[in-house]
Amino acid sequence: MATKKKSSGKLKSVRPSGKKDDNFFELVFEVARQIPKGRVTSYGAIAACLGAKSSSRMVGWAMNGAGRVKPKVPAHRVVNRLGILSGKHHFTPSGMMEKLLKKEGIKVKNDQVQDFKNVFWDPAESLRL
DNA sequence: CGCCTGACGAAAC
DNA sequence: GGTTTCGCCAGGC
Repeated sequence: MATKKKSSGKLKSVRPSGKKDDNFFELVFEVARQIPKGRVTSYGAIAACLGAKSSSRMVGWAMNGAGRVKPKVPAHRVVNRLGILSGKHHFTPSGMMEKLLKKEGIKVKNDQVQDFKNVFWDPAESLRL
């Protein structure tokens, strides 16, 4: 076998529309799906629940595919640790995230979740990992 | 193959 | 207490 490997570029990609065996990504999606209505959680909380609290960024990246996996992942229920809708710019339209949250009973003001700690849902506690 | 970017987080300043 | 930097890992160019 000697140096086979890819010459230039990885043939991995995010696998658009279908297939998603990425363990880490899948875990993030699964946890996100468990978020009860009217509740929100943070990227770091999910990451910590998975044992990768330092990789909170990867959680955000994982959410990048949230809208393309099935069943759909309520990424709008995931905000940053400050309760700010950090990912609203990735939704279409951008205000949909806030709209969905309000519709579920979550108060949002100025792109920020009000009473955040009150609606905060900790996967580590609910899932008891 | 290296550099930069990125939906975070915590620490340093 | 706001701003900046590092860490973390993956992917795009």
